[in-house]
Amino acid sequence: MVTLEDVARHAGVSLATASRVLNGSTRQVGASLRAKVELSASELGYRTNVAAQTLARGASNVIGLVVHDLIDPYFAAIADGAMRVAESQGLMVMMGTTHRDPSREIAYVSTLNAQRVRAVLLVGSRVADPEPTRRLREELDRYRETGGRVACVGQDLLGTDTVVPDNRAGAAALARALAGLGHRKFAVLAGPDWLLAPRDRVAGFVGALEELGLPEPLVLYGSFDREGGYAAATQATGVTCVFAVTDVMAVGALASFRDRGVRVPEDVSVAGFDDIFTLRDLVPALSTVRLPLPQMGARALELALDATGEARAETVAGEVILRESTRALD
Amino acid sequence: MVTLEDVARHAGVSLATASRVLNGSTRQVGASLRAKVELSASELGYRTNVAAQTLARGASNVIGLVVHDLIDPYFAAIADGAMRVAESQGLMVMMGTTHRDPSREIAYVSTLNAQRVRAVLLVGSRVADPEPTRRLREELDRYRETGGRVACVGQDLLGTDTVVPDNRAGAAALARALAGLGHRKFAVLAGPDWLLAPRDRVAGFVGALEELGLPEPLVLYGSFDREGGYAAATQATGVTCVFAVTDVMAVGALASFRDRGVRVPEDVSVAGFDDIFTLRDLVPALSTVRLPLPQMGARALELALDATGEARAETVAGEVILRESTRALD
DNA sequence: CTGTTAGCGCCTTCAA
DNA sequence: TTGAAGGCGCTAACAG
Repeated sequence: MVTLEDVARHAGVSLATASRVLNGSTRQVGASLRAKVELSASELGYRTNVAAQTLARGASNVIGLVVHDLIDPYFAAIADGAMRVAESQGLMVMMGTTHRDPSREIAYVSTLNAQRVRAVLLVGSRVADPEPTRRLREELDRYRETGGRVACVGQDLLGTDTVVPDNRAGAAALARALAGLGHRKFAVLAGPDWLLAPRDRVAGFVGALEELGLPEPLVLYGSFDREGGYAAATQATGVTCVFAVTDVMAVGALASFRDRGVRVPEDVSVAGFDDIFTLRDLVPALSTVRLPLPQMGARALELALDATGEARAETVAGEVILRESTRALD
Repeated sequence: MVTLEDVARHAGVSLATASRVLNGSTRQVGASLRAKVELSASELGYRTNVAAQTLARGASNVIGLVVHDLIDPYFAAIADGAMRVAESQGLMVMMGTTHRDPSREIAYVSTLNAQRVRAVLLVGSRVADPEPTRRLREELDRYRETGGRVACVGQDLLGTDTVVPDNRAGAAALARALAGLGHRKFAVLAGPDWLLAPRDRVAGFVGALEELGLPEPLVLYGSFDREGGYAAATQATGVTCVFAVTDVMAVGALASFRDRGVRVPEDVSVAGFDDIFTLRDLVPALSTVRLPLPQMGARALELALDATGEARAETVAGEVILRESTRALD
């Protein structure tokens, strides 16, 4: 293993000089020595030992990114946005997937703290249970006490910089749009009650219907994935319109209706939430509430990186997009 | 920042003892001292400094994962498989996305080498141009000289352990299956010619048709994404069946046909390759060649981790799956 | 079982 | 501009 010292010796300069030319110090080094060092480094095949550098500097060039599930296009899109920012800043990304287990999220924060990463990004809905949230917050506090920066995409519950999708308002706007199409009898395919994002979306949707003086929708619970949407949709009878709290669940609902010969939108309208990328290829195209996913990930990392004193929460509005899966009632 | 020394002092033991209890040594420590150390560590909020640990041990607990594009379900699925293995082994994952730029791939290997990661996984098609491949190989050699482990998912061109999807055979089998449906006039939506995976798939498909004594297909080139498939499909006229070299391109082709009022499979049959997860929700369901994506990622990491002397190449067969997007000709 | 003591490779004052 | 030297926090002999 070639070390800086080897390079310095080979080039006939001091360790300090070699360090200055190879590892971006602001200090100046004479042209001839600089050339010597660079030549030696390349001849010897020197590669910086980042661990040593991190130890000596007390700061790393890595950020941590924790998402629920990489396969889910929602998280992939957000992660992609964040990674582009990281790349542009010369930062490496350490990624963890929790598969929606809050304790894994806490464990990752602890590990990333041990890695002394520059910043941690937590992407995904918080949970309703205050206990894991409290423990996560403790872990984050410990990290921040020693200079760690944190940002979230989701609910603003951790005292960190947060990019907050406006789930309530988005769902409410969608409800009004669907009501505007003439729908009166709705079903809501809700995610698990212990996740906050689906809760907010349900609340926003139900609240808006109430304000409009429409009957309460049928609320059906299911897991927060395609299968959950599929299962819940089988019970969505006697309604003209179904709102699934995520596109992924809506996709499951579409499959369910398809398998049972229920036509969308002729027999029932369906809408989702998020506007994940893969949606454009569904038939019928799915109505949804569009969230600027990559930008949200990018913005969250920017917030984390540009440290200010107090935590900022930036709300992101969702835009209702009506496509073919919803139709106006006669 | 709390260090091991702080903990040791607080617990009234030596640095070595504290290290032994907190950072998984095989050495034994008496129960009472062990308890003291653990208590002190938790009271003080101690977090291992992984950089220091890595430096002292000369080995890290991180692996590198380099993919072309996270948004692409193909890579997301493979990455997911690899990450599950990493998690199960207590390894963190440092991830990089190249967006199909070979030079970025080389740069990532260099960076991951500097990070002294335990292993590097390179996922994605190699390129036809031997020059970047040679440079990448050089960079990999440098990494391996100092104990780095490497594995690839793709073509076996780098002298590493490799999980090789059998693109030729899979495409050939698909060609035979489609010919068995009565098709004679084919178009192939080929990816860019400089990527090897699409090349092999085209070659396998064309070769099989030739063996069957069928006319040469119309080969249309396009970019290796949805848009490429869309664009190429607009020129696929006068054929009864279209083979897109990836599902993602096939999805683009479906969109193209849909937009132009060409019915699938009534007017034209369409097939893809990979069997990405999102395929199940397309209408019509897409015929394809199934690859066990997550298992491929998982297996590649296993290969990299369990170091043997020589490089192994494991071929993965694709399974032809005929669904609704292809129909038998009368 | 426990403590002492060299490093691991690099950065960064401080002097020259 | 260049060099000398003391850490950064932890591990792993080695000694007791």
